[in-house]
This record gives sequence, structure tokens and C-alpha cells, in this order.
Amino acid sequence: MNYVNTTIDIRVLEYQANKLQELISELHNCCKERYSDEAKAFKMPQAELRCLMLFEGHKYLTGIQIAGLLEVAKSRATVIIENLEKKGLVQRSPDPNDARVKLINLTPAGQRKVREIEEFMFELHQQLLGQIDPAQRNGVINALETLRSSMEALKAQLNS
Amino acid sequence: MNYVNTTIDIRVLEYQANKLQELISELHNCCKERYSDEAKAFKMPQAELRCLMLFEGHKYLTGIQIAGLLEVAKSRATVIIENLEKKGLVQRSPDPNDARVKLINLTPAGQRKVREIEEFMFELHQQLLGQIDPAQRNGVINALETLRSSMEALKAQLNS
DNA sequence: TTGACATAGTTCATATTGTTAACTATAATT
DNA sequence: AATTATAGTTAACAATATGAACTATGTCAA
Repeated sequence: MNYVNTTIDIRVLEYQANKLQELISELHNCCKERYSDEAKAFKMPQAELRCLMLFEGHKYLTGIQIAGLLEVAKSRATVIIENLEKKGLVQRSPDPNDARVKLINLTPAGQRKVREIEEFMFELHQQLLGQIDPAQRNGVINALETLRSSMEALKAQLNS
Repeated sequence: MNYVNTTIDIRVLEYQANKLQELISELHNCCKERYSDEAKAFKMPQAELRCLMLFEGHKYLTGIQIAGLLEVAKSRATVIIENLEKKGLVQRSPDPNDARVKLINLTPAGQRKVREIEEFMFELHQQLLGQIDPAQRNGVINALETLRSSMEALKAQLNS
């Protein structure tokens, strides 16, 4: 490893770091827009949509669980649940085992809405996949997986 | 192409679409968190940080340009610029060629802040790159590029 | 040249997303 | 029984964002 190679290596690293920054930022913007469109399509705030989707694979959730999964304060969860209840998409009932807890579950209307949203999202991602050359699809997915791991590793490192 | 292969193909597509959805959603969450941390680190709202960074490569910007680049309503841009002006990071001056227009540019304090933010972001992405196996770095970047193109192509297709 | 329309920017009302802190009620622990 | 912890609610506030109304210019065509 001589002086010239070291310089080139540093330039490559700089180029790659900048490229990564740019690409991640653009993907993030794309997602933001997509989530905003989705909310408009369903005429519902994004937070409520996200909350509904938490019930995939859960019959009941508590307020604390919802706050944890949405990564928001429990007071925020209270308000989101309240609004979904007003729309008749979820219902609250007391937990027979703990009077502090309220069990929240989807109403039939809520279940229908979740299925609609699932289909919409699945359709969208099928179409996205359709834009990617079949030969590259697995590569893209693996690269995203690598990136996700790296971001999580970095996060863990920075928080310690 | 017989019945069995078609079925398998469909299953692969479903798997990939779901995986893509999951990974993109996780990356998006990671970014959201990162931007929120950045804002905390600089004790400044995210919108103001983003606005400052627009001046990379521009001496002057107008309100309309800023609104366009940030993809927000011009009324929103007015407020962001006002707040940055209060902090002494940008200044507004009349456009000598058009009395409707105000030219906005960084103050020396704003320029220093931009350099700080640039360094912070570059450092972060260098560290992220450091988490990725060197042999995979170009692959990840190329995959992201592919994904970005696909997302933009899909967006264009859906908007037409 | 003047009247119609377009553009830049501001202000205000409103909506959404989110936090922190104080509070009530209940459960668990010592 | 007293203390502490947990679940949920409420209220005050901050940040992000839009749309409509308004002012002040600029442009263009009859």
C-alpha cells in the first residue's frame, strides 16, 4: 500500500459516503411522499393508518403496546386510538385481568379497512418490483438487507 | 413454463414484494430517527436544517425556490426563512431586478453552521460505510441506485 | 396605455404529528 | 399499610405543513 493507493482509497471512501448520503436521502423523500399519498388515498392521517396496521397478527393490543410499536409517547397513542374509535375502526374494552389496562381491537369495519390497506400496499410493492430487472431483484433485496444491518449496527454503536 | 413453475414464480414475486415493503419501511424509520437526532444535535428544527443545506452551491435563493426545493407551500417557506433570519443564519434583501422578489443568502454565521452540518453528515455516512463490508460497498450503492430509479419510474407511471 | 392576468411573498386559520408533565386509578412490593 | 410502579388520560405546547385571502409587483395583449 503506497502513498498513491492510500490517496485513491480515501477518495473512493469519500465518493461512496457522499453517494450513500444522497441515495438514502432520496429514498427517504420518496417514501415520505408515498406515505403521504397513501394517507390521502384512504382519507386518513398517516398515524391512524400505521396504527391500524399494527393489528396484523394481533387480536388485541394495549395502549402501551401501541405506543411502543409506533414509537410515540403513550399520550399520543391515546389520541390516535380515540380518533380511530370515533371512526368506528377500533373498540376499547377493559382488561378483565388488570383494571388499569384497556384492550383495543379492530371492529369488523376496521378489519375490512386493514385488508384494503394491505392490498393497496402489496399492489404498490408488486409494481415497484415490476420496475426492477428480474435478474437484479434479489441483489437489490440483499443490498437493502445489508444496509439495514449496517444502519442498525451503527445506531447501536453510537448509542453506547 | 408449466403450472408448477408459474405458481413458484408467483410465490417468489409475493415474497420479494413483501420483503421490499418491510425493508423500505425499516430504512425509512431509521432515517426518520437519524434526522430527528441530527436536529437535536444542532438544537434546530429539521425544516430549518434542511433549508440551510439548500444553499450548498447557491449564493442566493428566493422564497419560491426554497419552497420548491423543500417541496413545501410557499407560506411554509416564509416561516422557515423568518425563523432562520431571527437566528441570524440567513438574511433577506430586495431583488434589484424585481421588487416582488426577496433574495435570501447565508450570513457568515449561517455559512459556519452549514459547514458544521456538512461535516456531521459526512462523518455519519463515513461511519455507516465503515459498517459495510468493503467488498459489498459498490454493490449496495448500485442496488440503491437501481431502487431509486425504479421508485421514480413507478411514481412517473402512477402520476400519468 | 390600460386592463387582465400572473407571480412573489405575507398572514391567518386550520390540521397533523408529536412531546412533557400532571393527574387518576390500579397493581405490586417491601 | 405505605411506597412505588404501571396504564391511561388530559392539557399545554412545539414543529410541520396546507390552503385561502391579501398586497404589491410584473407582464402582456387588445
